[in-house]
Amino acid sequence: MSAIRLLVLGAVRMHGRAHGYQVRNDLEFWGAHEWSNAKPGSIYHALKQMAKQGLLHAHEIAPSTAGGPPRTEYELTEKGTEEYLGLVRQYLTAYDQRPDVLTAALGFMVDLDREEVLGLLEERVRSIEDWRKAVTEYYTPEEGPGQLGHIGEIMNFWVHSADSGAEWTRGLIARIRGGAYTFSGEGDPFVGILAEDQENPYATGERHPGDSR
Amino acid sequence: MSAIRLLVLGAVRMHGRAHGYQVRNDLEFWGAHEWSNAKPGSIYHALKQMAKQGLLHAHEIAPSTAGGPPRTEYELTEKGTEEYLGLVRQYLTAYDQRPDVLTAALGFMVDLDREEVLGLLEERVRSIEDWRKAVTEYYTPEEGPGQLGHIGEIMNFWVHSADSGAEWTRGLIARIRGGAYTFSGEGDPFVGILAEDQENPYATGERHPGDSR
DNA sequence: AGATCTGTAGTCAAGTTTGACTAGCTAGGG
DNA sequence: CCCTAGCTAGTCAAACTTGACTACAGATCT
Repeated sequence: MSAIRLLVLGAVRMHGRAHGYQVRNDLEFWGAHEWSNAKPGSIYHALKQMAKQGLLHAHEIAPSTAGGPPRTEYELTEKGTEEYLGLVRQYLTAYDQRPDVLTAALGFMVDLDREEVLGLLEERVRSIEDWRKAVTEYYTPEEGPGQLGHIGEIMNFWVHSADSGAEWTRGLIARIRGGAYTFSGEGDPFVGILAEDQENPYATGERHPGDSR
Repeated sequence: MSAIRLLVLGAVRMHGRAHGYQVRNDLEFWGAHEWSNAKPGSIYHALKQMAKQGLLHAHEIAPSTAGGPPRTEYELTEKGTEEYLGLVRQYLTAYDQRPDVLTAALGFMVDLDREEVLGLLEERVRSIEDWRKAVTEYYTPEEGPGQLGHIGEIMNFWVHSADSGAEWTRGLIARIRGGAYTFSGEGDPFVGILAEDQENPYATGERHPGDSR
């Protein structure tokens, strides 16, 4: 799976109610277009699909306040909220080797509570270790290693990635255990969406409107 | 882009001429179903698509020697060979953050020559450093860091991944510079495909025929 | 001898992703 | 007053991916 569904659910949920263009702007604000497949087509598709599956409720809205075609506002259903939390849990835990998946989950981890997150991350470390073991076993022929030639570099690369990922996860666990950040039920949450008329303070000068320029 | 086209081109090229099922078996032998999207549908799709685009030449072949529907054998065209080498170069160089892409390129790097590979990998290190810089700049607000809350962990994760990837690449450069492996024009190449009637020595006990069980 | 299992080879519908394109409105220049 | 650039909001076709399914032949079981 990709990160897009979680990103979209998370963005809509922060607003309570949002239309596609708002979601698109949040994801850009988060830099998600740089590290995930957050492109207009994918975003609008995810919204429609999840509405069809009952994760989002779609409100048809009049011609829009400022230009453009009529827009639709979405809102999480109860099922959508469950799905959202489930995805956060799953993406924190599973070693997916696609970094966008973990990244999205990191952004939303504070919607769970501290102890649960710690548990999930420890589980993550275990699945990374399992993966590492599977890789070394698969690429170690009975005739002993060294028969592999440059193919051994593939194993080397995966092992290195796994070790690096595990190490990073352990660091995160330590920071969270040390009291960093504000998790669910611990007071004022961190807010990471753009208000109705706020400018993206991280504007890069890249523009998307009109696209092809 | 995904790694599938390169994997398929590489497999066909090693055989000289191959049908879909052979490619499918090679990719399984390589473990590619574990770290990339090498599934039957994707493989057959890639073959057909690349045939349509003139990268592969399709020979229609009689009802097959042992069971199953009539099969088609493919062979790289000149354009296909160019594309193949181009993809190897591109995937060695670009920091794509999708590990399957680099993995595929590692498997085929020995089709280039040593000096070229060293150049490409050095370029790779540079692009990782560029990415790292872009990430830190994007996630550092003017009000100073610390305003980021748990979002800072996203930056932390990306920076850690970039550093780890760069370090690994430097290690590879050193090994190659030190004379490891046999590159293009240096004598007997390493062979990594299954002969017509050879069993997969890495058999995992997982089976795919008949699929759904 | 018939039934079932296994292996070979591949198809197909449904869902996703991509990149380019559309269309309404407004602000500002000439 | 018209024109165009830019913003808001989204659509669409083509390509790609996924997971389940099909069809045939030989081997094995009963």
